[in-house]
Amino acid sequence: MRELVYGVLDKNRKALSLYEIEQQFDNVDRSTIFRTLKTFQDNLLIHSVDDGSGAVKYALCDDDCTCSLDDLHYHFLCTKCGQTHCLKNMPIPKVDLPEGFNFENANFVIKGTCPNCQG
Amino acid sequence: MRELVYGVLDKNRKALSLYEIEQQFDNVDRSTIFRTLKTFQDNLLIHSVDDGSGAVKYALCDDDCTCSLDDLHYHFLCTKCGQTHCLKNMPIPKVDLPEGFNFENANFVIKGTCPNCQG
DNA sequence: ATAACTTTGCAATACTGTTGCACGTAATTC
DNA sequence: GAATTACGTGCAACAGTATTGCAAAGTTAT
Repeated sequence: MRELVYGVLDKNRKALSLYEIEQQFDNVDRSTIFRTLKTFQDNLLIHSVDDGSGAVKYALCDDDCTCSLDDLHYHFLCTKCGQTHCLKNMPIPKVDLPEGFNFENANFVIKGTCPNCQG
Repeated sequence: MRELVYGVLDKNRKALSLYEIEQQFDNVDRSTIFRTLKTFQDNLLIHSVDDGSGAVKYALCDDDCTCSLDDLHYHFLCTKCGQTHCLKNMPIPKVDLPEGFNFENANFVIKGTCPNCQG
């Protein structure tokens, strides 16, 4: 099961929701996939993004991903097709927080239309 | 009711969830507050933030807030106390998206510890 | 083969958000 | 002033996602 779920994430190359992953199987229970994803997260294989679509989405980490600390790249949610893309080659800039605030993690989501949905 | 809800938001000076607002009243129904907040949003009095905590939070807009288009300031979610602060004096930087991506909106949430929870 | 452990599926539950409906109050019309 | 309309509220129900308890099925070790 883990191999299958990993395969789906690897094949799609974008962030998928629990429901979307479930759709790619015929007879696998939500909870099974949920626990599989949780295992992956615990072992830092994937990171999760809350893109504000109402469902958390999951995507594979790169080898050098530091998402245990933070998931420091932008994500892009297309408002037309609902797909979430990882903009991995766009590191987020350093943020100068006001005095007293301590940076741990960040979740930067940009919304708009993706290349597939232009025109 | 609207005055009361507005008062709560004004008094707290941070983003509150529907549930948190409900807690500040004795016998007011969730749906009433929900609809009040919706009215506020329609009239651009408040903006909403999804900080990934599982609950959308609401905060008053400034007079010059352009949150009809986007809510372009950082938000800070404290991982200890769970409070969400608006970092209104920190506008988000312009982002150079890859070819084909079209910017409409952004939601930048930083997580960490807030001044109240240091040490 | 038996025991211990893991994985899976089903069902139920939690939590947030949302809507339908009925009641009551306030404003408007005649 | 009575009838009508509009509006706000509370209750209850429902939707969607996330999560957990439990038992059956499968796997591994002894």
